[in-house]
Amino acid sequence: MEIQTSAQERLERVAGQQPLYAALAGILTRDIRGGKHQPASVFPSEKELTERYGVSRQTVRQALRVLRDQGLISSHPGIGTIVRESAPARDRFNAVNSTEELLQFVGDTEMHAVSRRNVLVDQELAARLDCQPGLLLSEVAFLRKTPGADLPMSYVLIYVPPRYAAAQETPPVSNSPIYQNIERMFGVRVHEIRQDVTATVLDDKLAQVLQAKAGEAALQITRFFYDESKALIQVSVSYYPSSRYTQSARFRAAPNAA
Amino acid sequence: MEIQTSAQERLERVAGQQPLYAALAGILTRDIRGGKHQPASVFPSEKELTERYGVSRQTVRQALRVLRDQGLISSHPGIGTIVRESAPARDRFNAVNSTEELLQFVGDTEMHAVSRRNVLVDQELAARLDCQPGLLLSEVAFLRKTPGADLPMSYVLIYVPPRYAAAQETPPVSNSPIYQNIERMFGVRVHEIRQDVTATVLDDKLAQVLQAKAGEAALQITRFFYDESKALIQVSVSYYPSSRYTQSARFRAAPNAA
DNA sequence: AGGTATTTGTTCGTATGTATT
DNA sequence: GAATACATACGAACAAATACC
Repeated sequence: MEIQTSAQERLERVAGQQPLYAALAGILTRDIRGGKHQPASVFPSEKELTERYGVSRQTVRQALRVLRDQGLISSHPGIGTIVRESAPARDRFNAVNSTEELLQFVGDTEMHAVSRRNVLVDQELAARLDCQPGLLLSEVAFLRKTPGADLPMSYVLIYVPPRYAAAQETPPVSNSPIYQNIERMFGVRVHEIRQDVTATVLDDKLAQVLQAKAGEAALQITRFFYDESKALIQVSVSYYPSSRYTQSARFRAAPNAA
Repeated sequence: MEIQTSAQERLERVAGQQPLYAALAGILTRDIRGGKHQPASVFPSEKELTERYGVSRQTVRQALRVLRDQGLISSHPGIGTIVRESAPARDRFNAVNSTEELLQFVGDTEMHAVSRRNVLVDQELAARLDCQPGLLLSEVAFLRKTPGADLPMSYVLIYVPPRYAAAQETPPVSNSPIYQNIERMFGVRVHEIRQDVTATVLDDKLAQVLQAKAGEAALQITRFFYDESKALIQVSVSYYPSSRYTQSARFRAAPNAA
């Protein structure tokens, strides 16, 4: 007994030049993040998705692979595809699986400029940035959003020495990382990145900017960019409300073990 | 003008039941790591691999995807497939604290056993551990301390399938990781680890165990240990009060930068 | 226990699009 | 423009794992 699911939803290719599977992945991602599917529940089967969206199974599988790589779902033969989210299924962003993604993944997000100013590093900031007080730095503030999302994923503060300040002159909305601007404009090359991850609680000011609740837990990720001679190129401090972001990484054992 | 490449190499499926693409990925990986292809050189094209090994292009592409995910190659339309690195350097940046460091660091700490019990996985826990509800798991709780320190660094919950439960029988104070016990006692081998990092706020119960203040921010780190066949070996959930721990990682540029 | 249906995994074939040389 | 190489997409089939009766 089959139910005729005549209603084939339209798969509109956003911005014209997106592959089919990417468009589908985007839709499914939004469905999950928008709470249309409960965590630990069974996702529509591949067959169902092929019929609903009128694409081949290959395309569906490639779209699901994107979600799987992002840790949004997990697949099990004979069972199906399981929504793999913890927490309230709201806006939850996912993360970084390789060092390349670490640097690249900003490409999928929009950086909305918030403010820009010069700051004199005081004691407190010096401790946070691991540099000397009295230094003059150029600071820009961004909100990072995934296109289409309501709430920002994170609030980012980027500090660079005054000589690189020109690299911070970005349009109101951009998606190319500042450090790449510096590399391109000044011919330097990022050689080492140090990343410190800690947890913090959002104060009133941060909560307001992020449209989150004060008192909510957040990841604070600080990244230091150095060139070959260990000179500091850039420091970024990001705040990710815990309900919107989980940093995910995979490590593989060396394949040599016999 | 075509060159007849008659010699079709044999694709022997190791251990009988390995998928074709996995066997091919293994061969190609060994070729690269064995130095058969120089870094920055062009890898054989998909068409060539298809003919040489007598498999379809799908299979070749799936094998190449494995290598690409590991950072061994990169693909560019119109150019070809480029060999990136042979040895440990994965791409432009390389995590200094790789698997070994990640796994080693527990060796410098003491694990104080707190409790041990069997848990029936409910909906909420199932989502957090990415397993099916109704499953029976063996849970142990530890406090991790640096020798001589007053306060514990973290509270750790470790879940293993019942068949590995024996590996959780540790002395009250130990410093060998559970997963190593499992490897030694059951002859399995950790092949991949997935690590999810998020922030949380300590509730009363956690704060009491950790001798911290309720409401303090904490890192919540969940690690999934898998063997070669992607079977789950162990899941650990750790809570680190933010005032006692910062996760720090370094990434270095690959020395090859062109 | 056994058999069938469902669901994901793998593999083949084929065609077309896009980027580079 | 033509040739090459990867990317995308469709269709089809069988295998393996699981669920249901």
